Amino acid sequence: MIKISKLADYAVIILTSYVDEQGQLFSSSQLAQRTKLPEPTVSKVLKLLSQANLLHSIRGANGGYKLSAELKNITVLDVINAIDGTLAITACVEHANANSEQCSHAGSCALKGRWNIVNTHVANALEKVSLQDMVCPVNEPRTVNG
Amino acid sequence: MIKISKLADYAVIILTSYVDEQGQLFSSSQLAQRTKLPEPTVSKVLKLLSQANLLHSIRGANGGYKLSAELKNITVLDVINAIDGTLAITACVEHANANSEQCSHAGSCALKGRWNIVNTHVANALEKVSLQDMVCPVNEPRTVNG
DNA sequence: ATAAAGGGTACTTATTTAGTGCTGTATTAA
DNA sequence: TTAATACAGCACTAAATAAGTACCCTTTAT
Ligand code: FES
Ligand code: FES
Repeated sequence: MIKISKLADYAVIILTSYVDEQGQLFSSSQLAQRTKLPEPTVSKVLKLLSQANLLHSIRGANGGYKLSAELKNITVLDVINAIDGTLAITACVEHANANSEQCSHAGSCALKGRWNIVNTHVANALEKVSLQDMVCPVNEPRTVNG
Repeated sequence: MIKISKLADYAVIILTSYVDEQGQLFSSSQLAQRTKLPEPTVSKVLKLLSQANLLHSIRGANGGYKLSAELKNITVLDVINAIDGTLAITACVEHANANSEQCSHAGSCALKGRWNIVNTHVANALEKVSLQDMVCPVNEPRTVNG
């Protein structure tokens, strides 16, 4: 099944929780409370987001995390790249990126690296949606009963 | 990690192996040989493809599978749907499709079903690529050393 | 100095996916 | 009408991956 990892899902929830207080600083425990997600997991996600420079971290007492950019300038692809590493839809694409040994299906395969086409299409699709787009406008009917 | 399942990958390889003999009938063991994939796995994939009507199966001695449509009319999305079921990029989308209980993040989440947007974008992307597109043109330089 | 907060890494557990095996049914041909 | 071939369906096992947890280190404000 083609699925976005739970951690990436959490990451989107965490980042979008900044929506009305962009630029503000929150500690990992504050973010856990605000999103109602378990603190250790939130902490793990925050570390990854900070490594990818989607969040800027401030250490020490009264430290925390703040957005490095506005939500409208962060794409879903950015988040996935931050959490899961570079998008590689199949093992074949992964090999191509890593420039490592040949694809396991080798000579017998009619595709010969053509998965890259699909990978690019998916990446473009994920790049089209910003986190701001992901936030539900206040008065819009919800598509799910969450 | 967002990744296409191995079985779906196999399915694409199997289906594209028909490229120069579309309309022809092959048994599961023939297809296994042609693609150099393990027979039990090929057999499993073929059953799924046949259930999804991408292949038409003929039982009994001299039976086998043949394409239900031309490769140019089968999309990567069709294959993924056949193997993995309807595309649902996150648990949230899955709930929405199943019309089941609410998303686990419930009230605290700013998204409220907005993953559907991303799901649709990805589905569109996968629908743009046909299996014919996936086949490497004979004289085109390969992008991978497979 | 001490407490608060992030950084990094490694380990364990849970979940998912892939792979295998078995039994049944349809079809052909001797 | 029997034997052989080939697909159908289900259920089980094993392997791979992802998620969650724990621990210890570094930074900074008071
Ligand atoms: S899948 Fe990699 S070359 Fe065929
Ligand atoms: S992720 Fe489903 S409503 Fe928030």
